[in-house]
Amino acid sequence: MTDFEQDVFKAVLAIPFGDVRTYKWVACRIGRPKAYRAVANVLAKNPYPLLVPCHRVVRSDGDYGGYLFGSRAKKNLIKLEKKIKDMIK
DNA sequence: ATCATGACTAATG
DNA sequence: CCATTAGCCATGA
Repeated sequence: MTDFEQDVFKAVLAIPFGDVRTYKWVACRIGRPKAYRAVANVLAKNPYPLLVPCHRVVRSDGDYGGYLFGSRAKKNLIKLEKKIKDMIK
């Protein structure tokens, strides 16, 4: 695994439950504001599917972006997490 | 070193 | 939602 991937996962893992961040946000987080595309690339190949909350990473334009199981599932997961979050609160 | 490939971004229809 | 245009970057061939 490359250093870049490590940084990406580290950033994604840091996203709190029920919260969402953009690819751009992750890119900035790892100190490469312009590598948002490469970030998406990493998640696309995601060596650890399901170990990383990649569903919490969405597009900057408000769209949900892609997902291993389809953007629909991604949307549902995000909604579900928010729901659970409110349920506890 | 060059080229193609994306779960991207921003702007425009 | 779709499509295009241009810019962007790590990765693998």
